[in-house]
Amino acid sequence: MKSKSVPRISETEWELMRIVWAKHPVTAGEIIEALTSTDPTWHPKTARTLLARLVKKRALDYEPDGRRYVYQPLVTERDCIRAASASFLERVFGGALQPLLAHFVQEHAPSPEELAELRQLLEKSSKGQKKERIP
Amino acid sequence: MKSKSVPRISETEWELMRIVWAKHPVTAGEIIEALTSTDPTWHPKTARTLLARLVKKRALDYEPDGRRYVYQPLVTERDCIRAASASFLERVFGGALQPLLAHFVQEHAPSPEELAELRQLLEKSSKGQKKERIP
DNA sequence: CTTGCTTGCCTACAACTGTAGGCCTATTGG
DNA sequence: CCAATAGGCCTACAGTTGTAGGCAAGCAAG
Repeated sequence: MKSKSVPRISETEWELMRIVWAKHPVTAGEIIEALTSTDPTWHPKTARTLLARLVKKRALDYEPDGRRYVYQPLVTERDCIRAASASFLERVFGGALQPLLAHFVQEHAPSPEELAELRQLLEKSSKGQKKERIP
Repeated sequence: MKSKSVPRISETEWELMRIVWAKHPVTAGEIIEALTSTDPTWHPKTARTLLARLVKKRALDYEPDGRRYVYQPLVTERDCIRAASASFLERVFGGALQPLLAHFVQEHAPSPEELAELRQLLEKSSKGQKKERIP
């Protein structure tokens, strides 16, 4: 296992990280392209600043490819999701899983297909109770 | 309905809010007492500063009771949970409910009792699909 | 009454965030 | 070859957050 402690990723920085995780290796230009295409209010300068900050925090790394940088994540999406989720669970639901799940199920009523998937998930969870290993 | 827009509650502020929601009407002293009893590293001054900020943000209100203040929430826990959850879902899971639920179920394997409860929840969700009212 | 503790009020201050702007250089289209 | 451009580097600046400290006034104990 070994969930190394991930740097704190701010709200806006998550947007960049998700793009990098999805497309790395990826250049700043591509990241900016991805951002502005879904939300035209993104300013390229802002994105570059955030990229630099993520590098400084050691969430991203880059290597020059000619005159541009190619970015790579230094932390896994999984680890970051884990950290953010644990913090959220604790902060908002005082660490209680059940109310959290209840909230999300009630608030964003899943479609029948999703419900089916969820049932399967619960089944699996019932089984693997003791020995599940997530490498 | 009418989920009025709640002020942004920071990570640390959530700790105070949860106490106020649980015990209001409550004095600063009681809040501080609750905080320090579960986490002795809390400094009273810090807590008071945060209380003042929450008042300024209009998350809390107070009325003097003799020479001390009695605090009341101005926003409901429900509304704040809703806002925080929506933001979290969007930020960390890109708005996709399924992965979020999968993550929490896998990460914090629910007990058999909890699993049973969850199944019931899914049942209810299957039914009330169209006309659910949450008063 | 005087002193000290409790509670409030105002102030501080550095780090982190969101949001850019200016400058410099290497590339590339004319 | 020269100018426009893209991309990187450094700087800025206000608002939020975490974490307190100092001062003042009432209430309580001696």
